[in-house]
Amino acid sequence: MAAVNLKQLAKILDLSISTVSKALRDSHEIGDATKLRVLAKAKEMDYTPNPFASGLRRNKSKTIAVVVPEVANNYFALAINGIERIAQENDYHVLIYLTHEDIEKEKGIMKHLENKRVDGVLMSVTMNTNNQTHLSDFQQKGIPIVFFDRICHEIETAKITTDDYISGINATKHLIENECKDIAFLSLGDDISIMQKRKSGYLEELLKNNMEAKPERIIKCGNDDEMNYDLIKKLLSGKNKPDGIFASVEKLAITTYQVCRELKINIPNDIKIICFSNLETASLLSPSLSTITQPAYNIGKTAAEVMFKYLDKNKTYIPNENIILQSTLHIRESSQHIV
Amino acid sequence: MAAVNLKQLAKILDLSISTVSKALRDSHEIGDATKLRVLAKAKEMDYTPNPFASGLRRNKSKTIAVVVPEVANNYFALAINGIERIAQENDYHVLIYLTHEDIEKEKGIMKHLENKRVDGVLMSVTMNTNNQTHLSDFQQKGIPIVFFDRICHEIETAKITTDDYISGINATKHLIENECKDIAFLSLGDDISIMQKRKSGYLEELLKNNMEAKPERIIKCGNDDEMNYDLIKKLLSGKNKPDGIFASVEKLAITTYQVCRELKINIPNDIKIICFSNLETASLLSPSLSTITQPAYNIGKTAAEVMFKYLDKNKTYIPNENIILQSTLHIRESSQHIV
DNA sequence: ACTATTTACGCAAACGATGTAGTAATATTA
DNA sequence: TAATATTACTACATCGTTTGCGTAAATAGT
Repeated sequence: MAAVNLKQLAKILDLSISTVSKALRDSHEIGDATKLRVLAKAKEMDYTPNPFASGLRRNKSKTIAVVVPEVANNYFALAINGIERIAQENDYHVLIYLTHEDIEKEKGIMKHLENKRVDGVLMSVTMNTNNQTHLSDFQQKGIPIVFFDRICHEIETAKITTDDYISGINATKHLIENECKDIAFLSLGDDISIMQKRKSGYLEELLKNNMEAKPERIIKCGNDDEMNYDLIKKLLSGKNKPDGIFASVEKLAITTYQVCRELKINIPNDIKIICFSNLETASLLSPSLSTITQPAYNIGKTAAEVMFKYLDKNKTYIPNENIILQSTLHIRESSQHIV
Repeated sequence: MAAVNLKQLAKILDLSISTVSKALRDSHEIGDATKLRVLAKAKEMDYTPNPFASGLRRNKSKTIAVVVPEVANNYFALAINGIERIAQENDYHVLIYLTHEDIEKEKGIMKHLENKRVDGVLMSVTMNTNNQTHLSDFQQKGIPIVFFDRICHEIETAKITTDDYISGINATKHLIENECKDIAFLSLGDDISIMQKRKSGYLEELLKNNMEAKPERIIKCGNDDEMNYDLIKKLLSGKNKPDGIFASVEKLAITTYQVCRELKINIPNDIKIICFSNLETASLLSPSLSTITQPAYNIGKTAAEVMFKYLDKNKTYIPNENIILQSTLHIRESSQHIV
């Protein structure tokens, strides 16, 4: 029942506490015979060091935090998967915090983490994180942050992203090649970096094709699904509607599908859609959904690997580094022109 | 940079460490004036107690662990969502561990958690957990477990599930009402309780309708998607194939869709499908997918609430209790007979 | 044989917060 | 007024590990 500790182990082995401790940590100060004896007894008694005591003493928690907007989201779920895998390999524990796109919650969480509960933080900021003082303050406490996907440029550290600008170009180009003359961009807020980049790619490609970039075609969606539904419904109602939709995130594409269903708009005949998505059922939708798929698992994995690279060296300062992984374009029915 | 601690606070306030500590915890031993002074200074200096020190002293971690097979799964993602919500409300932290349906990994994780790193564990066991000694051993250490969905009957504690047996009956009944004469049941392993229950409902309803329960119609799928694909493909190839599929978990329905697409089997004309699922895009699939939807968020929320009910009382022993939430049947195209 | 070094261990002081047991000073009661 | 209770604080041991330092014995070097 009661967990066995060093003192009890030491008494049974008739050794000092420090000898036992050192033996378990394979210190050169301890003789081989003693080490073996200690190890055997420790295993027999099922000894496992108290994480609070050693955490206190060594100022190490063997824990990282993952701070993300949500988990019921294929992208973040896969990223967490990758992170957890690397953490387990490094014998680390993973704390999870959800911001639900609420910047106040994000601030509160960071405040909570300032007390050395974790050795590092992997995060994707909320769609509303346009101010980063809570993040730079956090860094000042000596705890490293690594960003993935929803990064914060102003903070100096490693950032793992995908080629959002290029993907924005490619997606737009693809829609244009499929006869779209009037493409709308569905943005999730417009504060964060990935949105800017995806939008830049979209605008750049429009320009390149001598197509007008109309402000009313850039729809700033938010975290409220019903409001998004209304916004998209408004966009697709009436005569003057776009013939192409580039959704910056999965859920906006799903909402668009729902709106189209209600308004009896045919995809892809009346309107073509492409979006950033990790939806596993993209190919089973009606019609199958064209996606830019991010290597979510690898992004999480990479973020964790970079973090551990520094943690292993006991470096709490991570210099600027941009790691860019490539997304892949999956063309399906929703965006293809039928001849 | 360096986190401020009680000692520094005490020195600045010209008080003893214990006075400061007690003032912060609002002890009656401390005068109101002093309390206010301490609180103000603590806030000013951004003091936050070291979690390792207090964890060590009080033998409380303010942390719970969630152990689940996977996170890239709508059901578990939603459940985690509910858990995290309640944890945040209770000022608790949430550690996450993924077993990937590997019982050895599950055992390893429980071993890791035995050292009081967490105050409690919320878990859904792997599909292969047919032996529970690692779980009862864990309980012996004095850390409470609460199960949700994939429960372990043999362990005495609280268990949150849905009405799987009834749902199994309802799903089967629905298929029968839609003219299915030969229904297959796709199981995920056959060790765990929910599979037994869902299968029992299926078998019971067949019996009630004087339909033969053929062993070859119960397909024991596993964790390997390719193998599942082959199993289902085999089931649906050739003349003697079923005209109804009851998939016990979402991913098996998705695989079935994929197989049907390859084999050019029409859903629902040639075969009807219903499954347990929290897929948000169920209604957008081609054809839309009939589901039994579990209240995943509430299951997680309830599991966490039950856990905190006991943690608040400092009870590490949780007596047997079965909380059963209701799933809802969503009939869509995939299971409906077209007249 | 006598010093110098290495080996193998023990002692004790941290780490930071908590809580019990004190102790003055003041307030209350008989 | 003396005994008692209350108030408002402090000292100190404790939680379980880790680690710098000390030291006796064994080994090596001259």
